[in-house]
Amino acid sequence: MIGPMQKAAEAGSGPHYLALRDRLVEEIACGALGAGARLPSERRLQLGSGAARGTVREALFQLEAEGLIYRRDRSGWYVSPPPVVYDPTRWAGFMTYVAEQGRVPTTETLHKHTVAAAAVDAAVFGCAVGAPLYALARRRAIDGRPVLIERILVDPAIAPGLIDHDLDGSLTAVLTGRYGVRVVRNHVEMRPCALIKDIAQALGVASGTPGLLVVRRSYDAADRIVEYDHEYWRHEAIRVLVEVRTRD
Amino acid sequence: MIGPMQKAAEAGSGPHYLALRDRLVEEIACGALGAGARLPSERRLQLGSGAARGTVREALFQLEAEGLIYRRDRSGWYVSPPPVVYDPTRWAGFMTYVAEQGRVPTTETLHKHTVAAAAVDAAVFGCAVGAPLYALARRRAIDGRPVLIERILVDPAIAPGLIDHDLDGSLTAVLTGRYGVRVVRNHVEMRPCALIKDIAQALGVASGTPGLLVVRRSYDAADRIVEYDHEYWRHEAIRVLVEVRTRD
DNA sequence: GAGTGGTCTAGACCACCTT
DNA sequence: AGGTGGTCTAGACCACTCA
Repeated sequence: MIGPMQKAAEAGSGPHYLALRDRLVEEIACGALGAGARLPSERRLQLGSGAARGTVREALFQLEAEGLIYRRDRSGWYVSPPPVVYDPTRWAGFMTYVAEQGRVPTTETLHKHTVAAAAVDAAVFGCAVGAPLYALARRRAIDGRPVLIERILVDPAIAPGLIDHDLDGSLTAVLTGRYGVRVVRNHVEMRPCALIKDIAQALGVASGTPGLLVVRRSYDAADRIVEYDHEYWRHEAIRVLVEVRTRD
Repeated sequence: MIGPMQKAAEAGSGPHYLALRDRLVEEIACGALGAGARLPSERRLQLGSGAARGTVREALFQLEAEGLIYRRDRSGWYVSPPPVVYDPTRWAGFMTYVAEQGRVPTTETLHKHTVAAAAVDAAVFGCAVGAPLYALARRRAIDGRPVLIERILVDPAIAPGLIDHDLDGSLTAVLTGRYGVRVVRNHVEMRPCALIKDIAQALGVASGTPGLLVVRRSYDAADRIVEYDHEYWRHEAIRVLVEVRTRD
């Protein structure tokens, strides 16, 4: 056939990009491409499939959405390592539960300073707009791969001088050990999202990469908010698990 | 300029598709495009932006990933209604918590029959491979819009004759009311995914649409599994919320 | 039947990573 | 410097929805 090809659903096998997807899934499943392995370049995948580059990329986006592969910006596509399991009902910090699963967690403080409470934050903290809050941004990695960016707000009244400490480890440990803070209630909210601009850049991923946003609010016995935390995860790096006994 | 354009980051404002995204976000935020409203067609959006259709689609995919818009296959793009809040720690069925939030839930049974337990399912149920299980597939909608497909497996020993009942309402109610089943423990797992083939088709969305998979296992006092449930949600239709008291 | 999104081609230049 | 992904153009045909 001459000119632009017809495409779509020939031989009843569905779109080309799904066929390529299936081929790659199989190669991942059978171990030809192990966890962490780098995929052939997009242009090389074209050769093997006769497809246009856009079509190849569609297959890759599909696999990315499914969490099977991820990309490092302008570097290449890689097979995703297994996800870590996160249980919001357990009050264990990142460093703890990641290590428990045989992985190596690291934390890096991107910046920490005092900010003026925005309207939204003031509502959460029950303070005046413009009141001082500690703001902390951290990047956390598993086995050396950055998996989340978090932005934490803390009321200085609860932990004066907090940001003068080393916060590259467990914030929970510092709050408990140095300030005697006891968290009795957690409010956790999750939703799929897209990682855009700053977040994507900090994680070294392309803007628009699928993610999972976890918002956590921790309260002490006096019902004061201890920690207001936004975690932006690479969506394929985490699996949320909740175990509950029914009250009745 | 002649021939293929240069694109990317002119005027320091980032890619074209993000500029278009921002424009649409604003129109949604300011109310020019209300919840449920239909967006202009892709070809019409081209005119207003001078972009190629592929670029317009990139902007739309971005908004879809962020949950702001959704599509009806081959019909058009629409502004997403607000999500419902789902709390896995509460043992309330879909029909209940959706109604509580002022929305109209509906359920439709796609098929129900007896199947032979696959290896994976047998492991969960602690039964032999090939043992009979009730399999149930339902489509659930909010305000008339299908938001999830669920596949439920139930052990016939726990609820003999279950699939002869009308299951277009609350399965929980039937299990409790007719069979005296009491669920004391829930195991819930969630992860972002892509909705593919059958699921996508049943929801009337394009294959590859972002989704959220919720897997729930309910156990009774004897620790027998009562219900093994896979829910495939449109990702923008749900927000997960967990409220926990810390044990210490 | 007109219009919509879904899929696909075949090029191009760019910013950035890697070596 | 060479290669990778990121962005973009300008077409095309198809399957489907909707009026």
